[in-house]
Amino acid sequence: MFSNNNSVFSQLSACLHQESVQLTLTTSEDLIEQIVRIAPDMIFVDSTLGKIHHIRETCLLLQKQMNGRHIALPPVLSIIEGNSGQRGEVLNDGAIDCVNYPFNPREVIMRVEYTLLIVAACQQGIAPERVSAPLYYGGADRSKYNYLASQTADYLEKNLASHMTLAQLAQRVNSNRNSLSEAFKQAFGCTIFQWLYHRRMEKAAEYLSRTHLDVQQVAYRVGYIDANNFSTAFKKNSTVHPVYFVCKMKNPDRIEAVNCPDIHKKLRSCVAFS
DNA sequence: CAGTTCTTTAGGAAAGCTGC
DNA sequence: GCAGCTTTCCTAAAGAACTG
Repeated sequence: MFSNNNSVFSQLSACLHQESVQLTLTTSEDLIEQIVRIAPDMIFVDSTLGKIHHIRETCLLLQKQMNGRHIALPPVLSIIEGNSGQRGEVLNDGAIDCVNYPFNPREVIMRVEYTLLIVAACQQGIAPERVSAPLYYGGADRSKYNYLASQTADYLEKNLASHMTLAQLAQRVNSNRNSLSEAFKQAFGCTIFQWLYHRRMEKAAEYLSRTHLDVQQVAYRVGYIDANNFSTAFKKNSTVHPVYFVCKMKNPDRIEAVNCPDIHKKLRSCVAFS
């Protein structure tokens, strides 16, 4: 299933190696080995060689192999050419997400982590909505608009919890409200606040699954003043409430069904055991 | 009964869209 | 790049459900 294009994987490994991330990689073999170890069902497909149809075949095969297990998405992360327009195609074929080539280290980290998170959620029986990670500037086209958008994304990435209006944000990157909004949409295919919302939800899911922070603390860390609103936003994104998500991630045997009628009772008994 | 967490709703602020 | 209208989303508050 994996590409034999070692130069691509070596560069990907190098990107992962550049940042402090749980995956420590030196070669393409390491990359594959470690991803397989962490998420054994995850498939890494290189689509830069034009063999996109492999993803569809991979997904069909995986669905057969799942046989009886509830899994919403075949855990496939695809590598695509930055400006090739393959994104929609590979996502429609069943890939969870894709990494743009040439690689942007931050994008690679973000997308691998996001894919692993989705895999973990699926393995715990939580079936998130089919929402890909926010589009991320791949670094291939340094046009004025893309530069402005990537500069803004970098700033937002470092300040997920900050509260800024579009006008303030535009001022910070030496632009204006309309130009920035337009540039961001052209570069990422979504509005600034849609992008920000998805990044916040991904970060929140990460905090909830990897730390012992409570809902309020997580809400605050990803930029929500009110935990109630955070809970609403989280449910909109992942179909389950934060407490249920934590419960399901940490105590998968405690709850049988996602949409059980007496959810509160089950939730509390579950949390009490965690 | 107090405390916690989630749900629902209304109002207002801010962002998005569109035409110029 | 600006202005005006439309849409979206956040906040705050009240209440429900549940636990200890």
